[in-house]
Amino acid sequence: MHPTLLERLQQQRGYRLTAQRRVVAQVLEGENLHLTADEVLSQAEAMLPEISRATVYSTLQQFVDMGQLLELSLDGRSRRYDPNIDPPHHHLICTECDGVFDVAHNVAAPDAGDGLEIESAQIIYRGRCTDCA
Amino acid sequence: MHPTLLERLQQQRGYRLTAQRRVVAQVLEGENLHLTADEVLSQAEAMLPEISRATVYSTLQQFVDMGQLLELSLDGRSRRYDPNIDPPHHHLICTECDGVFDVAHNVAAPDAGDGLEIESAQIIYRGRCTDCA
DNA sequence: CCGTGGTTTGGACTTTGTCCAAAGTCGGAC
DNA sequence: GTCCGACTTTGGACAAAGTCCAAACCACGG
Ligand SMILES: [Mn+2]
Ligand SMILES: [Mn+2]
Ligand SMILES: [Zn+2]
Ligand SMILES: [Zn+2]
Repeated sequence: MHPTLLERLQQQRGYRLTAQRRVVAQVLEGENLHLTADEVLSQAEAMLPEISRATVYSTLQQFVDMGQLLELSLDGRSRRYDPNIDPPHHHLICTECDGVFDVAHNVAAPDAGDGLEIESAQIIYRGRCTDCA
Repeated sequence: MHPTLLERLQQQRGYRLTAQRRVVAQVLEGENLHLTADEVLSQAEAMLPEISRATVYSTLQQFVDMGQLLELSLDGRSRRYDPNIDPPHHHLICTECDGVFDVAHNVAAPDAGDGLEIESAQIIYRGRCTDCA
């Protein structure tokens, strides 16, 4: 099994793993999970009532900057956070239930034309999930 | 040449093409254009000073619902609007200048596994544009 | 010309995210 | 063990982006 987000954070050096950070990491643990910042906040509050919104936002941003958390902009409303960075995968937004679902990475090699340098590619599929189809 | 957004709107039936709607369509005219709602608003105000923000937002949404305008959620901040629905194409966000650029559609056929029904796929590339590379 | 229904308007409101100064906490130096 | 400095958290103010709504406006058919 791949190491969890919390395990990956524990390996980071020069980084205090505070109660707040642990709680945020715990909330994010799981398969096929794509929570918004406010969803993370309310679940974190259940475990650590005095945690503040600013901390949740800044902690999420730190995890993203450390490369341990993916930030998804799927709908122009709120960003979603995905702890499963490996293996890389894409996402389907169900047009019926609005859910977000992982889709296996089919290695759609970016076309390297035109002199532009592509670093990464993210695919957003729209359609119906297995439950709604 | 492909018909412009305004031309496509004129072919819609049962739909009043008011001054406000014409101005919004005009602002959106052009190649490689990916404006935010507020950018559309300020350019529209230059042509029709009394136009309101609510109208711009609702007009954009109508164009999107009619299938005549693409709505892009590229960065989790503001949505961008793309009048060039044909031919389909994808987008590159330049990590250096933050610009949005069209990328030719390389027909990355969605993998049809798993019983989910894919209607469309949008690819967001990150990298450096031709100017910055 | 009137009535009716679609359209627009301004402003209030909500959601999502950012910023900051003050307070708190941790770990190493002594 | 205590102190210090750096890192972290907090609450609240602020900002950006978008939504909602009642009232006013306008266009068109009858
Ligand atoms: Mn995922
Ligand atoms: Mn485009
Ligand atoms: Zn579904
Ligand atoms: Zn660039």
